[in-house]
Amino acid sequence: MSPRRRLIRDAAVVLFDERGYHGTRMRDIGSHLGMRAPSLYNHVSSKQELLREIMFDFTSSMIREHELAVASASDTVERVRRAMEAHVRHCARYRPETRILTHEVPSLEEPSRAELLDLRSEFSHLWVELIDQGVAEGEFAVQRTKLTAYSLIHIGVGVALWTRPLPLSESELAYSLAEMALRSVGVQDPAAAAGEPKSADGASV
Amino acid sequence: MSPRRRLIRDAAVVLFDERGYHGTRMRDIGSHLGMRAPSLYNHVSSKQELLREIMFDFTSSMIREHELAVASASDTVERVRRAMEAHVRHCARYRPETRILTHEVPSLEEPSRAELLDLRSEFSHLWVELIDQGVAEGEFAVQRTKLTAYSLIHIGVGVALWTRPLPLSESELAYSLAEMALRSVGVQDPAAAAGEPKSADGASV
DNA sequence: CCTACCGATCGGTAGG
DNA sequence: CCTACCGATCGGTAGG
Repeated sequence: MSPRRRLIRDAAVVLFDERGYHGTRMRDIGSHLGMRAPSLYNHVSSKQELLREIMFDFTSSMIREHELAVASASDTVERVRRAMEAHVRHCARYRPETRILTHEVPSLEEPSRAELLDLRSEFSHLWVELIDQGVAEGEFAVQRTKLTAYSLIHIGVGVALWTRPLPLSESELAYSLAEMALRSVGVQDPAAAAGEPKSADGASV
Repeated sequence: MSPRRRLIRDAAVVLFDERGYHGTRMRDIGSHLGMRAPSLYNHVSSKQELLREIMFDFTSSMIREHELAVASASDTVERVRRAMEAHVRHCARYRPETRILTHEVPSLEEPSRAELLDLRSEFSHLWVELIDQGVAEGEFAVQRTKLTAYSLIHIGVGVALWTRPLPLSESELAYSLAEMALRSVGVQDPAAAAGEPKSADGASV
């Protein structure tokens, strides 16, 4: 992606978030960069394309980060902790993108909308599998895994939706909410369990 | 409100949810009722007014239901349980309105948008107070009450945001998520605690 | 509640 | 990257 194109996209992210997709005119994006609207078309093919790119890139990286987090641990409790931390960090760091993804799905035209929803449900599915595994292993006391997984996801998205961001760092949000997530699936003392391997071999130190 | 007006509003709720505010034309609302767009203006003054009314009415009733739920119990654990049940029921029952409230804030024009956000933060504030009280009483093990309150609210909103509703009744959602909420604030066995008064007088039966 | 229609907005193109 | 401009859409009004 050319540097120019990158700047246009960044301006679109800010403006789509602040004014909504339909409330943002190509003129606004242009004037943010000291250009006229028609000049933008040397770099992007349409306003829809900008929205599409922003939403797909964000959702893809969300999945990628989730997979990295899960792969970084073998214990399921620890996997959930890290997945939740990664999710919260991602939503906090990419606050405008998270808000666009939440607010502007109706503005995305078909067939892209259906494709995006498919991609998003891939992400949900990964979460459901993770919770299912913890239940199968007897680590979690959860009756409805799907309901639980979706709720955890929304806790993460929530951090980007408050009108004013809380005065907490990305890390504080991540640690607090991962702990909350573990408690909500029935892990009794998530703080104490942090980092402890729980193999049959208790004499690991 | 005249019956006609009520029908127009109901059609707007469905269409704003399905196609988004800007994706819905006055023509669409009209044809949903077998009328032409200009005839709608005998009943409503503008498309914005419809959106405004839908969003304010929904938020107001959310606050009202919360206050009723809290007033229905004196024990804080029980209050949180009932408040969460009420919130989840409300979001599940008024699914399209919940989705509109979540997606279309950018479509609401000033000064209404600022007023709506104020009303919505009144609701959040009630939740924060409730959690604060539980912490003060030593019932909840929560470090950041604001973060926790906001997260519980988003769990409730979440039930309306899944692409396809889960095959669970309003009551099943309410009971499961209220239990999840209590666990997440550190109540150890929320199911067992249900309905049990916890006065100093243990011989209540 | 209708038909006819206005006025403004705005994404995008032409042509340089 | 610009100016000039088109074409379509659509909320809302006039007048009956």
